[in-house]
Amino acid sequence: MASITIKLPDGTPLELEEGATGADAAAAIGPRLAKDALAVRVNGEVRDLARPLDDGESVEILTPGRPDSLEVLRHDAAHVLATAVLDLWPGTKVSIGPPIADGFYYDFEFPDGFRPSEDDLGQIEERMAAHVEADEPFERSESGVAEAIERFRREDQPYKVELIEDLIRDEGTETVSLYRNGPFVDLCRGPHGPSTGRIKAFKLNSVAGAYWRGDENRQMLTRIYGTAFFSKKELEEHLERLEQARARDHRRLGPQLGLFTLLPDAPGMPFWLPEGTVLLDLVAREVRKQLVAGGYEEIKTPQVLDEELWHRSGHWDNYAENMFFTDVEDRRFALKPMNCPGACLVFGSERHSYRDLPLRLAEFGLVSRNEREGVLHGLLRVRAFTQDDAHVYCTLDQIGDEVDAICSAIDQLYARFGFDEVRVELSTRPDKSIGTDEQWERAEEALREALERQGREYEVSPGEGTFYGPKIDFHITDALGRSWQCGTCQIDFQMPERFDLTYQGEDNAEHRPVMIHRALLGSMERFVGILIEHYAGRFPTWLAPVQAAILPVADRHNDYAAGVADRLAATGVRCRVDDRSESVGKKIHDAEISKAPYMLVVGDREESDGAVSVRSHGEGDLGAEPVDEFAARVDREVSW
RNA sequence: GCCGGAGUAGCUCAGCUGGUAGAGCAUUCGCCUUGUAAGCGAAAGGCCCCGGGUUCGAUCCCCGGCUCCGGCUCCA
Repeated sequence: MASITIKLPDGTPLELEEGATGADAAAAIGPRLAKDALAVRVNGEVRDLARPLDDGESVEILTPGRPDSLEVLRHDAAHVLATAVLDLWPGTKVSIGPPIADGFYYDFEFPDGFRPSEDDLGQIEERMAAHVEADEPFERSESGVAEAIERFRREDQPYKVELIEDLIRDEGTETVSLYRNGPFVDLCRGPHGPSTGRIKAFKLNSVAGAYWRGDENRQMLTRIYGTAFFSKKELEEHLERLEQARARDHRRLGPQLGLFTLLPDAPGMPFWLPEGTVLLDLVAREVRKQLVAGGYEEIKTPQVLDEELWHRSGHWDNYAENMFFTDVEDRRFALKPMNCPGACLVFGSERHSYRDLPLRLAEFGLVSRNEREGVLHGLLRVRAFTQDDAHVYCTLDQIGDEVDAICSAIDQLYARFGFDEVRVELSTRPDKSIGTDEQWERAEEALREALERQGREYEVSPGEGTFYGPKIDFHITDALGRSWQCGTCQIDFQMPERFDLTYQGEDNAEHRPVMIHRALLGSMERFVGILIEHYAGRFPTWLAPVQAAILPVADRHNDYAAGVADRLAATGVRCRVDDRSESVGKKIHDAEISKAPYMLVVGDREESDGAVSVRSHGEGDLGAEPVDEFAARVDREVSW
């Protein structure tokens, strides 16, 4: 009998009979593995257990907990979802159902214009549970494309037909794979687990509209989102995480902590409350430290500029639909959606020498963009926000040093806010672009060299640059592991051209400067939104709008409390006295909820000792200490 | 913009497919003068999102609008 030899992940060879499958391999290794096995990775590609292995292949048995096994399980769950939906609403047209980051979805077109709501998820889950209970095997088969099209035509599944037709056209596909589980047969690349019984824990989360192929001109389908895990425990932990994320939601915490509020009177434009304004200012101060260190000068340019300017800058052609316009007497103006044209006007308003370069103009510029209403989201997607923007005018040769400086400013600034994990992405020339090949090459090279010089890891996104130049984007990862794009650094040859910006060179001739657009945090308001969620509203002492809540035990201690507040304020501690006629317990309760880092209880004992009793948010009672000592404690914690 | 859901006191929400409304917190006013996570009592607070329609009668049902929430290329 012929045999084959495969290689296991630890390098050991395993001899199997010819035609042996992944399942056979698992069984040959051990019964426990055979039972746990879900799929198999062959030379890096995940496959069904039932497919035969070939001689010499590297084989890894995928079990729960291994990378990619969860994707297989969730893909299985998506099929079971479709099975359940077809049970309940025969005639439903199915489209696609992939696994995604936190679960899976499946997009359907329900018959007769019916659209299920979230109330219907329960009965779908029940049907799914029945199929899981029945432990139906996933069976793979192959079919010629003509036959497959015929099949899905017969079943009145036009989306599947379209998918196959596209595969034929785009990839020259001749055979497609089909997967059966119970009564349901789906066009599917796979892979799948052995049977539906493996889906031990699943839940349907929500229903939403989604366009067929993401194209808003095409049919709107109904998407059902769900998630699945190998165990009930993992599912519960996942739901717990979602709950935590909800509790951290800046849209909930913002108004609750008195930071900002969102009102229907100005959709997408937050109102900043006193403590939120303090927070914004503290963030701006950190940015300004970087401006000073980096040799930037700060400017302010107008909010509203003549429409003509936007024609000149190219925004009117490329950005008009996102701009707000306003008529004043006979002139048409636009609210600025970006700060760069203003900065260019400043640069162009006087003659410059090569000795001035690099000229670094920073602006905390409030920009207004008419975002489509449906995409507005708290502070994260708004219609008006402040960019910590800057434009550096320099020579081609100076780009490298400037980029280096910008990168290190970003590192320092992010570290200050507790974001140590920074992901860097280099985006190169898109198909549609302006400028010469040489300019692009030099700019991309300058960015690449700067990143290499710093020994940074970075991803390249080919063709994702702006139309005027390549860029580097900086992404941070928050406490819940979510990624946010914040900083950006873009090389621009075009704007100086359009605004005819020049400097006088050493050779006495006029030269064109290069312009670098750069933002460290991006949107100040959005960054504060990210901070709120990152810290769950429990800001570190240096960033807390109120660092110490002073809590008099009884009304007779209010004067002493006010005195303490004055002394602390004089040393720079931000504090607030709670002089209501409430019990200490109540005041502590409220202060804890406001998440102030320190509470200072003052009563008879403290008054006679010139002290405060310190309670820390989180740590509890720390005992009494003199007022100056507490001020020193805060100072120690805040200084850097 | 599109699909689904929601809109009731300042906030969080109850309110039987029809008879013009309730709780907790917050607010104000009393009382209490408090020692490390909610003291007691009272009052005040409502165009039940807006506009139409159905009805003897609409917070509730129907239509339109506004605002908010979840989504809308992670592609067999």
